[in-house]
Amino acid sequence: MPKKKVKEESRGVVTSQATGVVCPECGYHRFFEDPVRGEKICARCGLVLDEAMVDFSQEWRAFDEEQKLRRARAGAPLTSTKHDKGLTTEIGKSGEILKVAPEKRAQYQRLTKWQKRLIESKDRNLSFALSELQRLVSYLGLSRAVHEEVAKKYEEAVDKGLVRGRSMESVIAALVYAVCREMGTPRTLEEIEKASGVDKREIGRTYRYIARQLNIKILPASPEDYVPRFTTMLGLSDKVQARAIQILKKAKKNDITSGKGPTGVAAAAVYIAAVLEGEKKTQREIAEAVGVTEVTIRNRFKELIEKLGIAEEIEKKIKELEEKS
DNA sequence: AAGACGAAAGTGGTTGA
DNA sequence: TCAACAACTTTCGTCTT
Repeated sequence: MPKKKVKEESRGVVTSQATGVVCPECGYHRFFEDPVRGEKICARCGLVLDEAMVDFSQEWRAFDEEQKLRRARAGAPLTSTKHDKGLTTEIGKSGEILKVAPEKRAQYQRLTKWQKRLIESKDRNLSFALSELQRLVSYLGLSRAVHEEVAKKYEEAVDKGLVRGRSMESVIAALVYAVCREMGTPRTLEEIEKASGVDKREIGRTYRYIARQLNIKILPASPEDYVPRFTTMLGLSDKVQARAIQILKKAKKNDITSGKGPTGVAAAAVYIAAVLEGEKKTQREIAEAVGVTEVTIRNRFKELIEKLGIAEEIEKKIKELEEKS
Protein backbone atom coordinates (compact mmCIF):
# COMPACT_ATOMS: atom_id res chain seq x y z
CA MET A 1 0.00 0.00 0.00
CA PRO A 2 1.62 3.24 -1.12
CA LYS A 3 0.40 5.38 1.72
CA LYS A 4 2.75 8.25 1.09
CA LYS A 5 1.35 8.89 -2.30
CA VAL A 6 -2.15 9.30 -1.01
CA LYS A 7 -0.97 11.91 1.44
CA GLU A 8 0.64 14.01 -1.25
CA GLU A 9 -2.38 13.78 -3.44
CA SER A 10 -4.61 14.93 -0.65
CA ARG A 11 -2.88 18.28 -0.79
CA GLY A 12 -5.12 19.07 -3.68
CA VAL A 13 -2.83 18.29 -6.57
CA VAL A 14 -5.31 15.74 -7.73
CA THR A 15 -8.87 16.09 -8.81
CA SER A 16 -10.94 13.43 -7.18
CA GLN A 17 -13.58 11.78 -9.25
CA ALA A 18 -17.17 12.27 -8.22
CA THR A 19 -18.47 8.91 -9.32
CA GLY A 20 -17.53 5.44 -8.16
CA VAL A 21 -15.29 4.82 -11.15
CA VAL A 22 -12.07 2.92 -10.46
CA CYS A 23 -9.00 2.36 -12.58
CA PRO A 24 -9.30 -0.95 -14.47
CA GLU A 25 -5.57 -1.43 -14.17
CA CYS A 26 -4.95 -0.99 -10.47
CA GLY A 27 -8.37 -0.35 -8.94
CA TYR A 28 -7.53 3.10 -7.67
CA HIS A 29 -10.27 5.68 -7.60
CA ARG A 30 -8.56 9.02 -8.04
CA PHE A 31 -7.61 10.63 -11.28
CA PHE A 32 -5.81 13.58 -12.69
CA GLU A 33 -7.91 15.48 -15.11
CA ASP A 34 -6.19 17.44 -17.78
CA PRO A 35 -8.74 19.82 -19.25
CA VAL A 36 -6.41 21.07 -21.96
CA ARG A 37 -5.69 17.69 -23.48
CA GLY A 38 -9.03 16.27 -22.39
CA GLU A 39 -7.46 13.27 -20.73
CA LYS A 40 -8.22 11.43 -17.53
CA ILE A 41 -5.24 9.72 -15.93
CA CYS A 42 -5.13 7.31 -13.02
CA ALA A 43 -3.32 8.96 -10.12
CA ARG A 44 -1.59 5.76 -9.09
CA CYS A 45 -0.49 3.94 -12.20
CA GLY A 46 -0.79 6.63 -14.83
CA LEU A 47 -3.12 4.73 -17.10
CA VAL A 48 -5.02 7.03 -19.46
CA LEU A 49 -8.65 6.16 -18.89
CA ASP A 50 -10.42 8.67 -20.97
CA GLU A 51 -9.47 10.70 -23.97
CA ALA A 52 -11.29 13.50 -25.70
CA MET A 53 -13.39 14.29 -22.68
CA VAL A 54 -15.85 17.10 -22.76
CA ASP A 55 -14.79 20.05 -20.66
CA PHE A 56 -17.72 20.95 -18.45
CA SER A 57 -16.19 23.95 -16.82
CA GLN A 58 -17.32 27.46 -17.57
CA GLU A 59 -15.83 29.13 -20.59
CA TRP A 60 -16.06 32.51 -18.91
CA ARG A 61 -14.32 33.91 -15.90
CA ALA A 62 -15.74 36.17 -13.23
CA PHE A 63 -13.72 38.34 -10.91
CA ASP A 64 -16.36 39.06 -8.34
CA GLU A 65 -19.80 37.90 -7.25
CA GLU A 66 -21.56 40.42 -9.40
CA GLN A 67 -19.94 39.29 -12.61
CA LYS A 68 -20.54 35.75 -11.60
CA LEU A 69 -24.25 36.38 -11.28
CA ARG A 70 -24.40 38.26 -14.55
CA ARG A 71 -22.45 35.73 -16.59
CA ALA A 72 -23.94 32.59 -15.22
CA ARG A 73 -26.64 31.18 -17.42
CA ALA A 74 -28.01 28.77 -14.89
CA GLY A 75 -28.34 28.72 -11.13
CA ALA A 76 -27.47 25.87 -8.87
CA PRO A 77 -30.33 23.86 -7.38
CA LEU A 78 -31.05 24.51 -3.73
CA THR A 79 -29.89 21.88 -1.31
CA SER A 80 -28.36 21.79 2.12
CA THR A 81 -25.54 19.61 0.91
CA LYS A 82 -24.38 22.75 -0.85
CA HIS A 83 -22.16 24.93 1.27
CA ASP A 84 -24.45 27.94 1.67
CA LYS A 85 -27.79 26.61 0.48
CA GLY A 86 -27.54 29.27 -2.19
CA LEU A 87 -27.63 32.17 0.23
CA THR A 88 -24.52 34.24 0.63
CA THR A 89 -23.95 37.34 2.71
CA GLU A 90 -21.82 40.08 1.33
CA ILE A 91 -20.56 43.36 2.69
CA GLY A 92 -20.11 45.35 -0.44
CA LYS A 93 -22.65 46.22 -3.06
CA SER A 94 -21.40 48.82 -5.48
CA GLY A 95 -24.17 51.32 -4.71
CA GLU A 96 -23.66 51.26 -1.01
CA ILE A 97 -20.19 52.62 -1.04
CA LEU A 98 -21.54 56.10 -1.69
CA LYS A 99 -23.27 56.05 1.67
CA VAL A 100 -19.98 55.63 3.46
CA ALA A 101 -18.03 58.67 4.59
CA PRO A 102 -15.24 59.46 2.12
CA GLU A 103 -12.47 59.09 4.68
CA LYS A 104 -13.66 55.57 5.50
CA ARG A 105 -13.97 54.39 1.95
CA ALA A 106 -10.51 52.92 1.69
CA GLN A 107 -11.09 50.86 4.79
CA TYR A 108 -14.50 49.85 3.55
CA GLN A 109 -13.11 48.64 0.29
CA ARG A 110 -10.42 46.67 2.04
CA LEU A 111 -13.05 44.99 4.14
CA THR A 112 -15.12 44.17 1.11
CA LYS A 113 -12.16 42.66 -0.63
CA TRP A 114 -11.21 40.48 2.28
CA GLN A 115 -14.75 39.40 2.86
CA LYS A 116 -14.89 38.21 -0.72
CA ARG A 117 -11.62 36.40 -0.46
CA LEU A 118 -12.72 34.64 2.67
CA ILE A 119 -15.99 33.54 1.17
CA GLU A 120 -14.37 32.39 -2.01
CA SER A 121 -11.67 30.40 -0.26
CA LYS A 122 -14.25 28.74 1.90
CA ASP A 123 -16.27 28.16 -1.24
CA ARG A 124 -13.49 26.32 -2.99
CA ASN A 125 -12.72 24.26 0.05
CA LEU A 126 -16.33 23.33 0.60
CA SER A 127 -17.22 22.49 -2.94
CA PHE A 128 -14.19 20.26 -3.23
CA ALA A 129 -14.98 18.55 0.04
CA LEU A 130 -18.62 18.12 -0.82
CA SER A 131 -17.82 16.40 -4.07
CA GLU A 132 -15.55 14.04 -2.19
CA LEU A 133 -18.42 13.43 0.20
CA GLN A 134 -20.76 12.79 -2.69
CA ARG A 135 -18.36 10.16 -3.92
CA LEU A 136 -18.20 8.40 -0.57
CA VAL A 137 -21.95 8.53 -0.18
CA SER A 138 -22.60 6.78 -3.46
CA TYR A 139 -19.74 4.34 -2.98
CA LEU A 140 -20.92 3.26 0.45
CA GLY A 141 -24.61 3.60 -0.33
CA LEU A 142 -25.30 5.99 2.53
CA SER A 143 -28.64 7.55 3.30
CA ARG A 144 -29.68 11.06 2.49
CA ALA A 145 -29.80 11.84 6.21
CA VAL A 146 -26.17 10.85 6.70
CA HIS A 147 -25.15 12.87 3.69
CA GLU A 148 -26.82 16.03 4.96
CA GLU A 149 -25.50 15.61 8.46
CA VAL A 150 -21.92 15.17 7.32
CA ALA A 151 -22.20 18.23 5.10
CA LYS A 152 -23.46 20.26 8.04
CA LYS A 153 -20.75 19.03 10.37
CA TYR A 154 -18.05 19.60 7.82
CA GLU A 155 -18.97 23.24 7.51
CA GLU A 156 -18.92 23.50 11.27
CA ALA A 157 -15.46 21.98 11.28
CA VAL A 158 -14.26 24.43 8.66
CA ASP A 159 -15.63 27.35 10.65
CA LYS A 160 -13.80 26.20 13.73
CA GLY A 161 -10.60 25.80 11.79
CA LEU A 162 -10.36 22.09 12.47
CA VAL A 163 -9.47 21.20 8.89
CA ARG A 164 -6.21 23.10 9.04
CA GLY A 165 -3.27 20.77 8.88
CA ARG A 166 -5.46 17.84 7.99
CA SER A 167 -6.49 16.76 4.56
CA MET A 168 -10.07 17.36 3.58
CA GLU A 169 -10.43 13.74 2.64
CA SER A 170 -9.51 12.54 6.08
CA VAL A 171 -11.90 14.97 7.75
CA ILE A 172 -14.73 13.94 5.44
CA ALA A 173 -13.95 10.28 6.03
CA ALA A 174 -13.86 10.81 9.79
CA LEU A 175 -17.18 12.62 9.74
CA VAL A 176 -18.79 9.92 7.65
CA TYR A 177 -17.56 7.40 10.19
CA ALA A 178 -18.87 9.47 13.10
CA VAL A 179 -22.25 10.25 11.61
CA CYS A 180 -22.89 6.69 10.45
CA ARG A 181 -22.25 5.57 13.97
CA GLU A 182 -24.46 8.24 15.45
CA MET A 183 -27.30 7.23 13.18
CA GLY A 184 -27.03 3.59 14.21
CA THR A 185 -25.75 2.33 10.87
CA PRO A 186 -22.05 2.08 11.51
CA ARG A 187 -19.45 1.29 8.88
CA THR A 188 -16.12 -0.17 9.83
CA LEU A 189 -12.97 1.88 9.52
CA GLU A 190 -11.78 -0.57 6.89
CA GLU A 191 -14.76 0.08 4.68
CA ILE A 192 -14.27 3.80 4.84
CA GLU A 193 -10.59 3.39 4.23
CA LYS A 194 -11.34 1.46 1.08
CA ALA A 195 -13.88 3.99 -0.09
CA SER A 196 -11.88 7.10 0.66
CA GLY A 197 -8.30 6.00 0.15
CA VAL A 198 -7.37 7.53 3.51
CA ASP A 199 -5.37 5.38 5.88
CA LYS A 200 -7.62 4.00 8.61
CA ARG A 201 -5.38 5.10 11.43
CA GLU A 202 -5.52 8.60 10.01
CA ILE A 203 -9.31 8.38 9.93
CA GLY A 204 -9.40 7.18 13.52
CA ARG A 205 -7.12 9.95 14.73
CA THR A 206 -9.05 12.62 12.91
CA TYR A 207 -12.30 11.14 14.11
CA ARG A 208 -11.31 11.34 17.75
CA TYR A 209 -10.01 14.86 17.38
CA ILE A 210 -13.01 16.17 15.47
CA ALA A 211 -15.47 14.40 17.70
CA ARG A 212 -13.98 16.02 20.75
CA GLN A 213 -13.92 19.47 19.20
CA LEU A 214 -17.46 19.33 17.88
CA ASN A 215 -18.87 17.74 21.03
CA ILE A 216 -20.02 14.61 19.29
CA LYS A 217 -20.45 12.03 21.97
CA ILE A 218 -18.23 9.04 21.43
CA LEU A 219 -20.33 6.14 22.54
CA PRO A 220 -18.82 2.74 21.99
CA ALA A 221 -20.35 1.21 18.88
CA SER A 222 -22.83 -1.52 19.65
CA PRO A 223 -22.62 -4.88 17.88
CA GLU A 224 -26.34 -5.00 17.06
CA ASP A 225 -26.00 -2.10 14.70
CA TYR A 226 -23.66 -4.08 12.50
CA VAL A 227 -25.87 -7.14 12.28
CA PRO A 228 -28.35 -6.12 9.58
CA ARG A 229 -25.62 -5.12 7.17
CA PHE A 230 -23.60 -8.26 7.82
CA THR A 231 -26.52 -10.58 7.28
CA THR A 232 -27.47 -8.95 4.01
CA MET A 233 -23.87 -9.00 2.84
CA LEU A 234 -23.82 -12.73 3.48
CA GLY A 235 -27.20 -13.31 1.92
CA LEU A 236 -28.79 -14.56 5.13
CA SER A 237 -32.48 -14.37 5.97
CA ASP A 238 -34.28 -11.98 8.27
CA LYS A 239 -34.75 -14.82 10.68
CA VAL A 240 -31.01 -15.08 11.13
CA GLN A 241 -30.80 -11.37 11.60
CA ALA A 242 -33.47 -11.37 14.29
CA ARG A 243 -31.87 -14.32 16.00
CA ALA A 244 -28.46 -12.69 16.02
CA ILE A 245 -29.82 -9.53 17.58
CA GLN A 246 -31.67 -11.56 20.14
CA ILE A 247 -28.42 -13.32 21.04
CA LEU A 248 -26.60 -10.02 21.33
CA LYS A 249 -29.26 -8.60 23.65
CA LYS A 250 -28.82 -11.53 25.95
CA ALA A 251 -25.06 -11.25 25.72
CA LYS A 252 -25.22 -7.62 26.64
CA LYS A 253 -27.15 -8.41 29.79
CA ASN A 254 -24.50 -10.91 30.80
CA ASP A 255 -21.87 -8.27 30.11
CA ILE A 256 -19.92 -10.30 27.59
CA THR A 257 -19.79 -7.60 24.97
CA SER A 258 -18.03 -4.85 26.86
CA GLY A 259 -14.44 -4.18 26.00
CA LYS A 260 -14.55 -6.44 22.97
CA GLY A 261 -14.45 -5.25 19.40
CA PRO A 262 -18.06 -4.82 18.33
CA THR A 263 -17.54 -6.29 14.87
CA GLY A 264 -16.06 -9.47 16.30
CA VAL A 265 -18.98 -9.94 18.66
CA ALA A 266 -21.47 -9.19 15.89
CA ALA A 267 -19.74 -11.68 13.59
CA ALA A 268 -19.88 -14.44 16.17
CA ALA A 269 -23.54 -13.77 16.87
CA VAL A 270 -24.31 -13.94 13.17
CA TYR A 271 -22.43 -17.22 12.95
CA ILE A 272 -24.40 -18.71 15.81
CA ALA A 273 -27.68 -17.43 14.45
CA ALA A 274 -26.94 -18.83 11.02
CA VAL A 275 -26.24 -22.25 12.50
CA LEU A 276 -29.39 -22.23 14.60
CA GLU A 277 -31.52 -21.26 11.65
CA GLY A 278 -29.98 -23.93 9.47
CA GLU A 279 -28.27 -21.48 7.14
CA LYS A 280 -24.75 -22.21 8.23
CA LYS A 281 -21.92 -20.24 6.73
CA THR A 282 -18.29 -21.10 7.28
CA GLN A 283 -16.30 -19.03 9.67
CA ARG A 284 -14.11 -17.94 6.84
CA GLU A 285 -16.99 -16.60 4.79
CA ILE A 286 -18.18 -14.52 7.68
CA ALA A 287 -14.70 -13.42 8.61
CA GLU A 288 -14.12 -12.20 5.10
CA ALA A 289 -17.37 -10.31 4.79
CA VAL A 290 -17.10 -8.72 8.19
CA GLY A 291 -13.43 -7.89 8.21
CA VAL A 292 -12.17 -9.79 11.24
CA THR A 293 -10.18 -13.01 11.37
CA GLU A 294 -11.60 -16.47 11.88
CA VAL A 295 -9.68 -16.66 15.12
CA THR A 296 -11.51 -13.70 16.54
CA ILE A 297 -14.84 -15.13 15.51
CA ARG A 298 -13.89 -18.41 17.16
CA ASN A 299 -12.90 -16.73 20.38
CA ARG A 300 -16.06 -14.67 20.58
CA PHE A 301 -18.08 -17.67 19.48
CA LYS A 302 -16.68 -19.76 22.28
CA GLU A 303 -17.31 -17.09 24.86
CA LEU A 304 -20.84 -16.54 23.72
CA ILE A 305 -21.97 -20.14 23.67
CA GLU A 306 -20.37 -20.86 27.02
CA LYS A 307 -21.72 -17.90 28.87
CA LEU A 308 -25.14 -18.14 27.35
CA GLY A 309 -25.27 -21.85 28.02
CA ILE A 310 -26.19 -22.83 24.48
CA ALA A 311 -23.12 -24.94 23.73
CA GLU A 312 -24.97 -28.26 23.57
CA GLU A 313 -27.72 -26.82 21.48
CA ILE A 314 -25.22 -25.59 18.93
CA GLU A 315 -23.32 -28.85 18.79
CA LYS A 316 -26.50 -30.78 18.23
CA LYS A 317 -27.50 -28.45 15.45
CA ILE A 318 -24.14 -28.71 13.73
CA LYS A 319 -24.30 -32.50 13.76
CA GLU A 320 -27.78 -32.37 12.37
CA LEU A 321 -26.68 -30.15 9.51
CA GLU A 322 -23.75 -32.37 8.71
CA GLU A 323 -25.91 -35.44 8.43
CA LYS A 324 -28.07 -33.74 5.89
CA SER A 325 -25.20 -33.04 3.53
C1' DA B 1 -8.95 -31.03 0.43
C1' DA B 2 -11.57 -28.08 3.31
C1' DG B 3 -13.12 -26.52 7.58
C1' DA B 4 -12.64 -25.93 12.47
C1' DC B 5 -9.70 -25.39 16.34
C1' DG B 6 -6.14 -23.38 19.16
C1' DA B 7 -1.20 -22.18 20.51
C1' DA B 8 2.36 -18.81 20.02
C1' DA B 9 4.29 -14.72 18.56
C1' DG B 10 3.55 -10.09 16.73
C1' DT B 11 1.00 -5.51 16.14
C1' DG B 12 -1.22 -1.08 17.19
C1' DG B 13 -3.64 1.47 20.61
C1' DT B 14 -4.87 2.74 25.39
C1' DT B 15 -3.67 3.73 30.08
C1' DG B 16 -1.34 5.09 34.07
C1' DA B 17 2.89 6.59 36.26
C1' DT C 1 7.36 9.89 27.48
C1' DC C 2 7.63 5.20 28.51
C1' DA C 3 6.25 0.65 29.83
C1' DA C 4 2.54 -2.52 30.84
C1' DC C 5 -1.50 -4.36 29.06
C1' DA C 6 -5.69 -6.18 26.60
C1' DA C 7 -7.65 -7.05 22.19
C1' DC C 8 -6.86 -8.59 17.85
C1' DT C 9 -4.11 -10.52 13.90
C1' DT C 10 -0.93 -13.63 11.62
C1' DT C 11 0.96 -17.85 11.16
C1' DC C 12 1.12 -22.46 11.58
C1' DG C 13 0.26 -27.19 13.06
C1' DT C 14 -3.36 -30.63 14.22
C1' DC C 15 -7.67 -32.96 13.96
C1' DT C 16 -11.95 -34.26 11.65
C1' DT C 17 -14.92 -35.22 7.88
